[in-house]
Amino acid sequence: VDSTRDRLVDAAARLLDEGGPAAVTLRQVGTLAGVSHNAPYKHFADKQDLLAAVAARELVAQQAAMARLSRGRRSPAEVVRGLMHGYVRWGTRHPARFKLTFGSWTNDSPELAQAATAARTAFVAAVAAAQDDGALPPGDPDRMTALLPAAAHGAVDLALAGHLSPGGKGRATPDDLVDDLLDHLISSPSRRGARASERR
Amino acid sequence: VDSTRDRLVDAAARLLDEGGPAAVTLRQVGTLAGVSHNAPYKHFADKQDLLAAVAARELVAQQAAMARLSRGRRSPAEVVRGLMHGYVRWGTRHPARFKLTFGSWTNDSPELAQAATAARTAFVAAVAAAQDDGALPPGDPDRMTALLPAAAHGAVDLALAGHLSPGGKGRATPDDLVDDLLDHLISSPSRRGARASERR
DNA sequence: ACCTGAACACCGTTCAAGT
DNA sequence: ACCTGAACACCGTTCAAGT
Repeated sequence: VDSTRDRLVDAAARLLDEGGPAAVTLRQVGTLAGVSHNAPYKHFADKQDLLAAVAARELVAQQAAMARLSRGRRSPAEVVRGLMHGYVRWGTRHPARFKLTFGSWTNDSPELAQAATAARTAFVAAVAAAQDDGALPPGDPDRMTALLPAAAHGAVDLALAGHLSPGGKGRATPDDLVDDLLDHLISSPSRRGARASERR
Repeated sequence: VDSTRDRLVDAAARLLDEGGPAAVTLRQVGTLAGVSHNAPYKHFADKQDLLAAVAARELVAQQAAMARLSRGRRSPAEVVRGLMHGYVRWGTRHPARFKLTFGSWTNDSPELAQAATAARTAFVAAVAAAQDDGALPPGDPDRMTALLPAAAHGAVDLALAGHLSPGGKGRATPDDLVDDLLDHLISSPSRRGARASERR
């Protein structure tokens, strides 16, 4: 219905992908959307408000991808591992969107908060199922659901900054670290070794 | 010897702490350092070059703190835990410096690379010692030395962005996640429970 | 070698005005 | 209700010039 607004968000996302946050100038956004350089102010209070809309859209898309991935997998442990690798893949492929979406928002739009909660719910459910299955150690699922994404997030963020394996010798990728962590957490010895075949 | 350069870095660090990267304007930096608004260009090629100097200084200070902490502790496991909590404490208290230091550098100054390698060396040694001690599971120490900081980094970064415990219910702090991870990794049952007394 | 004042291009944001 | 052109304050960067 609000086509102009969508085109503005599209343009902002494209500029973000191409040149990072600094490249998202309202003048370029306006030009790409076919309006003047200050038309965005009729749809968004701020430049930050526009970026928050981009983040919210990305978060909704990611939640949909997670829900899609949660179906069609076999064991809960495979679902959790797939979600982790999906997060890594998304962050690695779209660094600018990744940093924006999970960076600090001074903006507290309800649209954003709702998308974040929805995306989180799918992950909590997968973790709880894996715990019930005995594939993950027991304990507060909220705690485990904080630890696992934190590790994946940190691995991606450090890798993007070039801080993961400095000498270029170890060459530990974020995917490697995710597998290492899950291997350490998955207690059942019979589960080990099935790692490679589960990856995508 | 180069007093003006030091004063410029000081000013940039102060502005960074107070208002984030956007508040670090060369005009303000110059004014705080007592020079004109374009004097920084005689000491740094770029604004990014100035920020890289701030990051390098922070990295050197953090490495010194790590070395200090590595002495005076008893067991290798306690050293590793202390280093992890030190990282969390530093990132939580100085968010802007944390994001700058471990963010992406387009700048590849040797000063920065050297500081990063030195800071990393202390951590690798502590992890290897803990593995020899049986307090951490065996394996490539470079791999473990990538996983542990990645988890700590991700926990801090998500917490700073408000993404760790959304409902405000779970209230998992980065320190909690670090303890959870180490508790899961430390295999020896006799080690569990000594956690609280080791913290700081 | 280090610093300065003036200037340029650019950006976020505002405002009066148009339809 | 949505859009535009002009304008303001600000910033990174450059340059000619000073000591």
